Amino acid sequence: MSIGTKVFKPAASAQAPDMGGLAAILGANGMSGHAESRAGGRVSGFPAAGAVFAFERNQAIFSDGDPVRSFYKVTSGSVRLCKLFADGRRQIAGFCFPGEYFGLAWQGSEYALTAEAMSETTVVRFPQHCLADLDRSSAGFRSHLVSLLCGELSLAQNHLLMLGRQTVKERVATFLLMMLDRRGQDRRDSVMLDLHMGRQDIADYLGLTIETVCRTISDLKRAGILGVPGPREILVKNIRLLQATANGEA
Amino acid sequence: MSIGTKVFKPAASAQAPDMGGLAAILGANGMSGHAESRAGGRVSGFPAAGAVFAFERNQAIFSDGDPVRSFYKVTSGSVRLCKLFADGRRQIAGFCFPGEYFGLAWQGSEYALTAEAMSETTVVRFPQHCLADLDRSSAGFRSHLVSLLCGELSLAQNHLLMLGRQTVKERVATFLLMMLDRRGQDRRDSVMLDLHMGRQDIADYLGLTIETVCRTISDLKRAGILGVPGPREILVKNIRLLQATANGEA
DNA sequence: CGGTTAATTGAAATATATCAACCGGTGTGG
DNA sequence: CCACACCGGTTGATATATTTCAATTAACCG
Repeated sequence: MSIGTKVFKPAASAQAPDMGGLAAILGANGMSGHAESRAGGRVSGFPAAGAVFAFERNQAIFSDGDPVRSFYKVTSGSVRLCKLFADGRRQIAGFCFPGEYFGLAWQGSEYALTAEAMSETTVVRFPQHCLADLDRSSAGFRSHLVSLLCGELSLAQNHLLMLGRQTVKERVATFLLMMLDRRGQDRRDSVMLDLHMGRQDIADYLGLTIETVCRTISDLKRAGILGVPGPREILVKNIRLLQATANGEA
Repeated sequence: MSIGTKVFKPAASAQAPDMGGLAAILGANGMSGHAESRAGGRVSGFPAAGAVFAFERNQAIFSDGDPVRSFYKVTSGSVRLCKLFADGRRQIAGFCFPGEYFGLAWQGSEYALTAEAMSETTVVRFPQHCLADLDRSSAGFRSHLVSLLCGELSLAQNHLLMLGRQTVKERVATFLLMMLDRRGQDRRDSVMLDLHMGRQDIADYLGLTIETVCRTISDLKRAGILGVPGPREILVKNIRLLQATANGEA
């Protein structure tokens, strides 16, 4: 159903430490990520250093069941957070793009999700104790973290509704609009959207097959709603119709 | 696709205040509920009083979009947390049973989910400021809350996997096992499971139709895995096979 | 410019939804 | 106490959406 992830060695190359990246951990913009997950924006600064690591496309950053020792920030590239079945079935719970954090799965001692690079990706890794320290010391920190988690949860609930009750057209249109918003792009016509991911990733996020995603995008293209200049790019030609499609008015 | 919820007036009858119910808010057992949501177990006590309210079957306790003013504890009956489309489609994100809390959607100012009684239900309502107060004063409180939210999130992610990538049989079997665990019931044969909900609620949790749920339960019955003594009861006759079914080994 | 990978399209198979009838308990009124 | 109506659950037949399998085309890379 889905492509087995090639598991490369985490032969990531350590680089110069990244100072102050954590300053932004409390984005609290409620827009992004996943619990186990991402967080954009910036908030109360705090001192921290992390090592830079590089990952190749499809390389695992951490896996479901690994002990939690660190959390991460994407500096370039993109990351998917997913669950895998032994037989290869895969469900993507969310994506992380540059500036976003992931791996905040600290409640337990093990990650509950797998994080994989979707393209050549660099991340900054922070030791878990940074979070714990901050949690103890900063007054506003934890409440930011809480609202962040609430935001994640809300996103997950919308994703549930999508997988459980939306049609294929609604899902694909909703996905595209979501990606537009994520980039902070205007909801105008003729906006170019870089997906930064292949069809399989879209399919695994939407709970569909790659062929169904293709066909649906082609349908939208034929309807004049989209253009597809390249495999990972979408030109939004009629956002009004795209929104109508997302709302089942098509 | 799903039954429109009859919206009764919240003509709930206020009763004697419930003291100390909040003592248990930090169950932190990580087993239950939904962010917007439930929390069982018990932890650091703290003083709080709430009024008791009663709701009839299918009556809304709060709705998606309502301003957040309170959170709740189920004292009897059961509650579903769901998202609704204008056309009647419904996705249930989770259930709450006696002892569990819900409505902890405090990050925003509006509920992101609708809470409805699934049967005659009584709840204790606490003003939102109780949470805020606790959050400020209690050292361990917020961290409990955080781990609770992480647990909710993890549950939601498993639910995503279920809706996106599991077959119907896997979903139904997984659901039944989940309900067993929820009751703290042993995973033994010949355990009687009270569902406390109708087929439509199961269907809306699993992203299926009521007929498909029926047929699948009948299949499991025919396979000797279950007995169905009453519409809302399941007799688990062969838990081993039920687990195998949940894991796709059938 | 070949060779490899990803994307697209087509045709057939299949799972699930839809539509419709039937069943069984429960409660009410005669 | 029985008859009937009501509601939820079950089953059957058919329609349909989506997957699966297979082939083709397009993009990417050395």
